[in-house]
Amino acid sequence: MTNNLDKIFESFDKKLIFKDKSVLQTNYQPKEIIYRDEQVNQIASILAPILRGEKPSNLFLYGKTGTGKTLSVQYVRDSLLKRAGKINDFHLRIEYLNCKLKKISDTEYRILAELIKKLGGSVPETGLPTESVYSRFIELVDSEKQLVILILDEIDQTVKKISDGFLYNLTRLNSELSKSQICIVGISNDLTFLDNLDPRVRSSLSEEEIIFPPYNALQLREILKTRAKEVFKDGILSEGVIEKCAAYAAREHGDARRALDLLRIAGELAERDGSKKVLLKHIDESNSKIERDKILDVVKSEPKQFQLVLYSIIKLAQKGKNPQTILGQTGELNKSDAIFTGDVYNYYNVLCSKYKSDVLTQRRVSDIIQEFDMLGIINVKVISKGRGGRMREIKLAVTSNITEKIKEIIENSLNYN
DNA sequence: CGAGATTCATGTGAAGTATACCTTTAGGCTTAA
DNA sequence: AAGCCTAAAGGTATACTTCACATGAATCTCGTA
Repeated sequence: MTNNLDKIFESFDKKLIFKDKSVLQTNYQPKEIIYRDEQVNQIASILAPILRGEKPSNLFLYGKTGTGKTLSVQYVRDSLLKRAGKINDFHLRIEYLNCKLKKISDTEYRILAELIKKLGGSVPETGLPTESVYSRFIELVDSEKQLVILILDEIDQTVKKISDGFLYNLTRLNSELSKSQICIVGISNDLTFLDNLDPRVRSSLSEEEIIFPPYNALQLREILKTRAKEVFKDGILSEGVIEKCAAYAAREHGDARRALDLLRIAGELAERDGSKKVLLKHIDESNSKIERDKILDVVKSEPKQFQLVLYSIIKLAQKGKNPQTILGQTGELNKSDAIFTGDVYNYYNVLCSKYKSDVLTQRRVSDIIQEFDMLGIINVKVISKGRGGRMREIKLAVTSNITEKIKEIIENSLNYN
């Protein structure tokens, strides 16, 4: 036993595969950003006035995930902060906030709370009127003479959940400030995001816009190569590994983060295998592992009622392929694979009594189903069956082996309670 | 046969409720002069 | 008398419920050819 463990640790000790894994981690800041010179320069020149103590234009960046938006902004941010010491009497703060993080993104209140926390203040989790959270925020910013740049990553997520009133408030925050000024840098993955915005918000939020085009396979390959040089020992990557990573990622609209994750996980898998090289098959495994982990994380952090609903959907989806009675509930079966809201709700009710859980109303379940759609775990289409009524047609949006994993997780967490 | 009315089962919006948590205020207790 | 702690009062956000109305195509109705 001990012997066995020793062997495992030993193989990790020797660093057979990795030289410096941190280079592939998502928060790693490379020394230079290739293929993004233009954008970086633009950002820098737009934000540069801040060094003279003037408020720069609000800035809006958009492009698909993993096109280097966050990276570029942070790069500029770092170099700005480095020079910040030379500004007289102005205190410069640049805060980065990713709005997508689950616990933050839900409400306007929580985002503000998070911003305040970043600025060194504190607010209770709940209980305060949103209005007074605003004033606290203003107070905090205005407490000393400073220029604040707020970088809001993935705001599209937020606006989808809340209204764009939040952004409107933010953009006109400056009028409330006497000593300080705020500049907003918005980052969005959704290219159509701006179109759906209130025109007033749009014009003030995106005084300047920069578009980040996706990387193509060639560029991805270069990026991977540069990083791989620092990460892996020589000769560890077998022929074509980089190319394959690049190809996978290029298929996913040129997502560089994806490509790097892919490579890192593949390396870890190889390490775990005790393999001396990273092989092509590791990339494949890596690809499905990433996919799986992403969804599983989401499911895991979902509250109980959500899990029950999802569980119902999964069960029903599987029944569809293999028709048996649905616990004698409806007595009738759907002949097709399609699942409808009513079916889910019925089955959900059964599950609730089985697990002695509270039963939510159909109204609420309807909303929950919609949220799962937004998360991309299921696909939903509202259809009308004429006289047969109107309902959502629900389909699972994940492959069956992930479905099994989800089922496992939910079963576990349900049995615990 | 076809236009318009009907119908079903749920979508969707608004308003209301329960819960958890926050601040403020007032009263009681302790402490120090 | 001043200071501190505690409990009650008053307020809000959030998750959920209730109520009421909106949807939209299959189906029905009925007038017309």
